[in-house]
Amino acid sequence: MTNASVGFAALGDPTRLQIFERLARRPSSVGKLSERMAVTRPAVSQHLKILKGAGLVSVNQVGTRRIYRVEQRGVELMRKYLDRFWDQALAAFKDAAEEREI
Amino acid sequence: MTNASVGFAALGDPTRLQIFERLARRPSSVGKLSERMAVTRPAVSQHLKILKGAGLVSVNQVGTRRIYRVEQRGVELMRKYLDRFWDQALAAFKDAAEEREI
DNA sequence: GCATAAGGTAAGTCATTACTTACCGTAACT
DNA sequence: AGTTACGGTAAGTAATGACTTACCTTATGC
Repeated sequence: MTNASVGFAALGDPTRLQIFERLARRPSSVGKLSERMAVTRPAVSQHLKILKGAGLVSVNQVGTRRIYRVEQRGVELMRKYLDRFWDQALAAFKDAAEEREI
Repeated sequence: MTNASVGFAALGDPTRLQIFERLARRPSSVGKLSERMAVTRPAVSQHLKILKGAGLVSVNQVGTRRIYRVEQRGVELMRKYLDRFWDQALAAFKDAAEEREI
């Protein structure tokens, strides 16, 4: 993930999150993915491009098919990013009594 | 968080993520927040509304000022949600040899 | 009461983006 | 070589969203 907000934006779209959830269950080809989806195959392809750009999925080609799968590293980075928020918020909460510079 | 993608969408905007990062460092009023920001105060106010709708921040009023702070519970829910992805992706990876229904 | 400070909301605008259809490239199979 | 399967990309459109200025409400100060 270049920028953290890229990852969040990628999962921020409902259609894209749905794709991501299905890939988390099992890796899949583009065609198989778009079968049970409300949008067309090209739309799925465009969403996959964005997820890939965010480092959240990866592809490997087998024959004419591209098998997409969840990229563990991307998920881990987002988790770590939220952990930072968690820690900072806890620290800020401990200083709450001060409330200076508000 | 009603829907998971709402949380991701909330942090998906760079301006909103910047606001969230500053609130993680310390709770702040709207006016103080918008001082060092590139956008106007009403824009910040609108972003805060979205962050609040996503359950990521909360407000308490003191005088005429509204003090916004990070809502720990929201961050925790997003972490938990990513954990689920993590587990599922691991499980799916273990089944990788099968590759059926692709 | 009147003035000031703080911030939410309305309305409008411009940019982004999610989607469609049409098209093109590539890999396997006969 | 021709055909079929698979999927990425281009181009255009309609909807969404981030931003602005203007306005209104509420709370504290005199």
